[in-house]
Amino acid sequence: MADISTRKVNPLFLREEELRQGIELLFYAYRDFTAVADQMLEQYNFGRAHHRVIYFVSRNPGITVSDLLSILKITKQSLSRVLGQLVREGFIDQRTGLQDRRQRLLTLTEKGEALERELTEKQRALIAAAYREAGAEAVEGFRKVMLGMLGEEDRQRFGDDGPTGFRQRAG
Amino acid sequence: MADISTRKVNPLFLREEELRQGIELLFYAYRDFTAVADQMLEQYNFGRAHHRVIYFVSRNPGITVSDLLSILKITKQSLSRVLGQLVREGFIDQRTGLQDRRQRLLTLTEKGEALERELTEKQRALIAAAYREAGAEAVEGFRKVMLGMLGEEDRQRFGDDGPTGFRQRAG
DNA sequence: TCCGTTAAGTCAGTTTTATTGACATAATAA
DNA sequence: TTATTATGTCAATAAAACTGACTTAACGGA
Repeated sequence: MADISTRKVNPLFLREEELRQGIELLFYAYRDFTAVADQMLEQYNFGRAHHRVIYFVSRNPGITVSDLLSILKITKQSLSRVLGQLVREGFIDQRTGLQDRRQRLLTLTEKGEALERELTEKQRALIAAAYREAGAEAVEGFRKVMLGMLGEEDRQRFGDDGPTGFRQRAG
Repeated sequence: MADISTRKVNPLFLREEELRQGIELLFYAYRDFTAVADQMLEQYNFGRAHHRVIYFVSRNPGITVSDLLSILKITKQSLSRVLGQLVREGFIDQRTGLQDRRQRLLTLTEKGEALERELTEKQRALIAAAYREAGAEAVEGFRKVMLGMLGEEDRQRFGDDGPTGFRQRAG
């Protein structure tokens, strides 16, 4: 399985170069990818953190605060600042959980949905253009490689238990 | 070329889902990808910015400050803090340009090279594992899609004028 | 019912990483 | 000579995270 790295024939220069290109592709793509939404966020006086919260609440309606934290991997205090703003300004609703009333289930308001669409629009367009140019086969390869870089935990979210495996719907 | 978006047949649900998965793959992969180096950076009291500077100087020995700025897309003042530290602590050398003596050409010292290898090692391993799992064909697809997301400017760096198109070597 | 644990939130202080704006120096190039 | 460029610096500020300590309310098992 991993014998390649132990071959006598040596892990050639091209392989090293290939890997470095991979590193850089990831850097550049992510940089540009976030940049297209940043412009729009400024108009609302929001930052990337707000975008991520809006995005993942959109993807997982009814998600709990702790599940959101485990996606974002930031502290409760960091989330609090951002989430508090979004709730106060009417982009996100909090409902008390029915089974467990300690939980605050998060959903986007209509206003929040509208902002989410606006924010993700350019990112979708960027990816859509890249997918279209590259073709279906390349897209399959892209997904394979990207999935391979994720930990088991994250990889499961791309399985068959819903978009990210955190969705709750119920409330 | 772009007629797809204007089709009457409507841009189906699956397409939307596919794009959203792309967005998330990029988010998770980048998050994990940076995390593996962050651990090590802490030991040196450095942050991601230091890593990026070390990385791109390593890739482009003799790069000028302004070219480095145009890769990183941060302000001169932000770079200054990080670069100054790296120079003072002996990871990066500055030489005055020969043709243009206003320029400061940046190269890694041996100490800097060592740190670079150490830092990038885990990232390379992560990508290598993903490449190996996914197979050569998938890797080609990955590269196609990622390149498609870059602006023309960045895309050229992956052409045939050296690794990133900024390398200078001379000094 | 009592009690330890969990989910969520808050207060206070700090750190990292970036920003804008203004300005300085030296070298290049028209 | 003079405008421009490459680099660097001072000062103030902002964004987004952090640590640590603590509170409130609800759950759940003994």
